[in-house]
Amino acid sequence: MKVIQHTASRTTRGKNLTIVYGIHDFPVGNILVALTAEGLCWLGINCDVAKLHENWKGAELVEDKAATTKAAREIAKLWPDSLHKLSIPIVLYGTAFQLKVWKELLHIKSGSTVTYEHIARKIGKPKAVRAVGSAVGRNTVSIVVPCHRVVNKSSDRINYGWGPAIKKALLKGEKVA
DNA sequence: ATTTACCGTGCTT
DNA sequence: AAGCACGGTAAAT
Repeated sequence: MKVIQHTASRTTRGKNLTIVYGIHDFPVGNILVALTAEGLCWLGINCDVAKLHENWKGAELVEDKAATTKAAREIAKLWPDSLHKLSIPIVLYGTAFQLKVWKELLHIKSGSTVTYEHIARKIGKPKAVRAVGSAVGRNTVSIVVPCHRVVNKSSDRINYGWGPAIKKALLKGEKVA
């Protein structure tokens, strides 16, 4: 899977960018798939356009379901085990820290989970656990960048941007207890 | 059981 | 420019 990276903050990303999007079926709910000219830049679960707009301020949003169908179908077909084979590049816009965290997520194998602490250590900032939590939560390409595979060390709490139920459903689909 | 300290980011003062 | 709340965690009260 090809990964294209851009350094940007949440407030600057989307400038001079045209994004086409469409909403499609997926096993755990609807997904909103959004593409730039470069590739897949956003994947939201049960997500509406307002949310997309919030995260891509300044971008021109164009609904075009036909344009996103191919991507959506491929994602549904490859999930849960083979998303790394995705033929469409994923496009990440984030701060240097966020990009590090998100790339680290891509190394987690389907069916396994890691803790926030583990990621923090991997990127060389063992004390930035909490910051890692923020970064994981701001991932723009859920499912493909597997933010749902990051769990609390003492799994008594489950947090997830798209709702705890979705996180559980995703992990269940990937055969995690 | 509660508090405290640490990290980076975006929102509110 | 400064303060604050987070998708965390361990250690000291």
